[in-house]
Amino acid sequence: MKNVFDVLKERGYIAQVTHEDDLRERMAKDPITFYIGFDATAESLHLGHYVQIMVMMHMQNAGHRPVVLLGGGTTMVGDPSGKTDMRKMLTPDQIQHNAMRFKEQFERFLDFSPGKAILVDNAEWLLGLNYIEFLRKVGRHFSINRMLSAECYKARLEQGLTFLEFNYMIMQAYDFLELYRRYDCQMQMGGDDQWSNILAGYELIRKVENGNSYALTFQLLTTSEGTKMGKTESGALWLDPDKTSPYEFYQYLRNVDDRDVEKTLKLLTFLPLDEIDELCSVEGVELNKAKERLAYEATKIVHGEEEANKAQEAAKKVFGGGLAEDLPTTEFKETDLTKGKDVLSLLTETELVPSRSEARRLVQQGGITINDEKVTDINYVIDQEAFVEGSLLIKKGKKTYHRVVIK
RNA sequence: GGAGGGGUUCCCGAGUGGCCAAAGGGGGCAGACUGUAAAUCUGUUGUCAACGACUUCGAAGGUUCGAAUCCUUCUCCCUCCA
Repeated sequence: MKNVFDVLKERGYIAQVTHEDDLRERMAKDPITFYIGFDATAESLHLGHYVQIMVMMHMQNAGHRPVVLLGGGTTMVGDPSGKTDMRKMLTPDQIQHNAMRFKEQFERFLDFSPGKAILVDNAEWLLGLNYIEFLRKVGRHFSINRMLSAECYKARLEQGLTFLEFNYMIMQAYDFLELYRRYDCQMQMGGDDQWSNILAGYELIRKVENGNSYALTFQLLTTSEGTKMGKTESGALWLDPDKTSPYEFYQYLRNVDDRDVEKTLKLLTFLPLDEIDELCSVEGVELNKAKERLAYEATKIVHGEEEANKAQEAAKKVFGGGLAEDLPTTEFKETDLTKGKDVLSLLTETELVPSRSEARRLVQQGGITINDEKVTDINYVIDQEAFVEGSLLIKKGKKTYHRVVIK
């Protein structure tokens, strides 16, 4: 079997590693316990987390043991890396709630049966720390001078960094130490923006336990434009189907930039490299096949085969000119329509647009099509007759479809 | 604690009494082109009962016919000093 380290490398996951050759050998020899931390800053995991989950799946499949560390404690502090401002402080309740949701999501991707993977929350050891004791035992190993030179604090030294956030690195380092002690966890992985935080833990383990460990970071999932991939109008591309529907998820990946297809296929799917090569060896229109495959495979991993099939069929029908079954749908009561309904209300009530002004602009600019007819009159009124077999199809722009049915 | 500088719309950033719902850029949305891509061009980007009205320039008060702009207090951030 191929060394999973090589797999990760070939697929382009790896950004930085502490001692590459050493780690590579170590991974070939015995199962290793490793961890990735996830701060519970939102209700759901998103596309960026998905890359990390992919790595954990690769690792687990190769027999290694992932530790998913929920940041119930670290989220109380807030990671300043890559932020220009301090984040809003979340309440302990919110954090707990988010952590629970994360937990549910992880269970879909990893096998948490005994010995296979572990899920812990660092609130367990961080919340009860005694300040003075902690400073004496752990704090003395950190050099402020050193910390200030860390990349993750650079931006914040211009904009302002609170002592609260400054401690984040120490918390994360302590996590690694704790997991090293508890579970013999010898490696920490994370996004490349976490490099300095991870190294802090690596050094702490060496200083306190005289122990050896490894650090490995992943390429951040960026678009060819250099921005973070996974941003949508409504925020992030969530893995929770209630926040981002499987169809939206599918569509997002279906529409990636040509230049990002290959990279994304490697990172977000399990397709073998030779197959990816083949899919991407074409140019122009042909590349659409690769995009379809990308969207399908990733949706399948995240939402399951059934949802992936549905999303794919819906997309094919819609873009093939037909009608799809599985579109976002709003139900109206018959009585809602007795007096008819103007377009603007229709658009806001289906939540296709956030305000009537926005709706007005859209209509005036020719961005709205109802049942294949472009609507440009803002006073246009729909009544029951507009419904074909109790159903109405609204198209916003080129790609957004919404169905309205009478209940 | 002292001195100075700053907080403008989704973001960056102009604006220092009326011509300001606020330049410019980015981003977003829509149109043309296209391959559900990119690039390019065009329009648009606070809200509403819409040639008008209402709300917005850190917060609250005040001056004024009129305030993003002036005054007072508060608050947050930055720089230097302690």
